[in-house]
Amino acid sequence: MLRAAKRLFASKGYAATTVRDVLREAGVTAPVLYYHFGNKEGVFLALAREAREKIDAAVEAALGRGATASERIRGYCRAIAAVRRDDADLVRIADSILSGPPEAAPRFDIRSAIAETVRRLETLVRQGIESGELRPCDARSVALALLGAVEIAARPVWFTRGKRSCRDPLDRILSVILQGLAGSSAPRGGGRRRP
Amino acid sequence: MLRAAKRLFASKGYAATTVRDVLREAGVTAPVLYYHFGNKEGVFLALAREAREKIDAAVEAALGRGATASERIRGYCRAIAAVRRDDADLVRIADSILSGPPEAAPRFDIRSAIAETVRRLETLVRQGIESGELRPCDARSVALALLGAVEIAARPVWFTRGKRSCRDPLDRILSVILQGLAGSSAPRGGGRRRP
DNA sequence: GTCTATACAATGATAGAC
DNA sequence: GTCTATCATTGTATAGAC
Repeated sequence: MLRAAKRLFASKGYAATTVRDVLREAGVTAPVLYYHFGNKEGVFLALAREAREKIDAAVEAALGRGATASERIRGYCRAIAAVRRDDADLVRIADSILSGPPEAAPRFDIRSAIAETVRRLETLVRQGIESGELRPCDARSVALALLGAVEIAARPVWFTRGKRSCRDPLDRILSVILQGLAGSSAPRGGGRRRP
Repeated sequence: MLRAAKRLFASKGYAATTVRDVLREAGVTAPVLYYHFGNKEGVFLALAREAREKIDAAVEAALGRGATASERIRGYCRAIAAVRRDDADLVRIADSILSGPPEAAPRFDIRSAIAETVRRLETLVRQGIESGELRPCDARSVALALLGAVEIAARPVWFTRGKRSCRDPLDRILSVILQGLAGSSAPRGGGRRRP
């Protein structure tokens, strides 16, 4: 039942999805839904909670892996991107809360989850600076730039140019940002860095 | 009448906004709306078209100003950000088409407008590389990173930490990206560059 | 072009039996 | 816990007079 609601909310949005849609897709009757979730909003909130937990878990698991700061940052960003890819429906629902119209869906605090993500990215950057791997810079702005990279890479829209992408677009965007932050001793060529 | 619809679509989303809402907010009666726009979708499309034209115009006007490539890029990004700030409702509607659920709103091709923006950013970066101001790099990925910066900076969410932001968040994120791309002769300190 | 009045389908939600 | 049947409301859209 939740699976049906997830698919529908993701593809049509909360407001445009009717309770009847969910019922038909799930093959249950109205009282079942209302008994378990109270109302339409209850179904949505259950889903939003699930989304938040799933993302938190996936991202938590990706923390602290990788030798260098750059690799840890890359790994973290990849983890976020992977969640977006693997559970696109759930993420779409999360997005509709975050960037969608304020009243399009019931209120749910997903912003704090993202704020936490930014804070962690910031920490990773700061550690890179302290270890000398990255040059001194505004860690918070770097974190936001990285988040922007993930955000943009998550949209399949830009990458339908036909063509082959020899590398993952996210990786390439991250390279752009991270190369610019490399410490003074790092190579500065335009291509991919090979340690 | 369009103003009323704009505000409502922006705050509640397309699906959640009823024709009655629009009528009440605009102080007109139903036949007026149906006479001029055919139906609810017609109102939305009129609004979407207006958004696209407005953004195109504002962004076009910002092209080719500024002495250095970095400044031209900054100016361009600022222009996009300015549109987002000054006509937040319209942009929110555009966003709901772009990143929102596929069927949440009537289809309207706004992606080509953004693709055009990316292409222009790419060109600016490429020119910077050719003039030697920027070091060789993957221009398209840089353009996407810049777009991500604008995207992130447009969300007032992250910047409610109380505190004063001594500089515009967008500017700071752009600095992070652009400093990393500076040619070999550029200064590499962490703070703001002062030419 | 705009009004009053309304048709008529779809909506979220519930009552009461089992 | 789940069913059938249904309610009250709200939804989009229109007819026909002015």
